[in-house]
Amino acid sequence: MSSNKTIKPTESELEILQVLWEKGAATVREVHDEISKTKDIGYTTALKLLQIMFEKGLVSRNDSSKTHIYMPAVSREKTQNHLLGKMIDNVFSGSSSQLVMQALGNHKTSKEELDEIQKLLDNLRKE
Amino acid sequence: MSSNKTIKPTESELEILQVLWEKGAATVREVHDEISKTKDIGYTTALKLLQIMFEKGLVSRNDSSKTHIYMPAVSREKTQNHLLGKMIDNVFSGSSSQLVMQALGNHKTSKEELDEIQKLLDNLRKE
DNA sequence: TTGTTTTTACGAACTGAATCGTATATTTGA
DNA sequence: TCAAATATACGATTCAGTTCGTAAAAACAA
Repeated sequence: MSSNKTIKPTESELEILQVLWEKGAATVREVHDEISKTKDIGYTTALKLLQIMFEKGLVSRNDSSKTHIYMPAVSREKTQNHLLGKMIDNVFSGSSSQLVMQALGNHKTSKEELDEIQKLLDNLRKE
Repeated sequence: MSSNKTIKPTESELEILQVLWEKGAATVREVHDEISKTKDIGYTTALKLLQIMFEKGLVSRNDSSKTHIYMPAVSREKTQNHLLGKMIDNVFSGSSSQLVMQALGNHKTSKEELDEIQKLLDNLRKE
C-alpha cells in the first residue's frame, strides 16, 4: 500500500536524517560539517552515505545545480514510530507501557515535559 | 567502574536474550526450539550465536555436563535501559518525553497500563 | 555392543555497513 | 584565463553479523 515496508535506517543514516530533519534540506558539505561537530568523518564518507540513502529512498535530492541538495524522504515521525515499534517488540516483549515506564523512570524529564505527558495521558483516558 | 561499557546485543542476540530472560536458563536446543516458533533458523546457527555471545560476555554457561546450559549475563533491565538511552539519543534527539509521547500516542495501551503509568507519573511529580 | 542421535567446535561463505582514496568534472577568484 | 578549491562518482577495503556445513565427541537406545 502506502510506501514504507522498509524504513530501517542504520545508525549513521539516522545521524544524517537528524540533520536533514532539522535543517529541512542541506548539501553534503552542510551535513558533513554538522556531523563533524561530534564525530570524525571524512567528507566523501558523508557523500557516499547520502548517495546510498538516495538509492534506498531515504532521502531525495535536487541536482538541478551542480551542488546537490538533499532532503529527507521519510518523515521524522514515521521513522520514530517504526523504530519504536521494533524496539517494543524486540526489547520489551511487545509491552509499550513497559517501555514508557523505563523511559520515565531512568531518564531525566523536566516538570514541563511531565506536564505534557500528563495532558496526553488525560486525553487517552477519556476515550 | 561496574562492568558494562558494551551492552550492545544485535537483533539476533536480543532474540536469544529474550528467551534466556524468560526461562532463566536454557540449552541450545531449548533456545533453538523457542526461536524456531517464529523464525526459520538452523540449530548450529543458534549454537554459534550462543557461543559468540558467550565470548562477548552476554551470556554465561554451565558446561559441567556435556549439554551446556546458558544463562543471561546481562540483566534485562540494564539492557533495556541502555538501548532506550541510545534510541533517545539517536532517534529522539535526546528527548525522553518525546519518546514517551510517541509511544503512548501510537501504540495500544490498556487502561490498566495507563493507570500504572499515571501512578509513576504522580510519584515523579512529587519530587 | 554398536549404530543412531545429539552435541559441540570450528571454519567458510555471504551480506551489508562504513570508510576512504582516487579520478574526474565543475566552479571560483586572483 | 587558469590554477586552486570544491563537488560528484565509484571502486576497494575492512569489519561485524549471520548462516550453515562438516567433523568429531558424547550420549543413547535397541
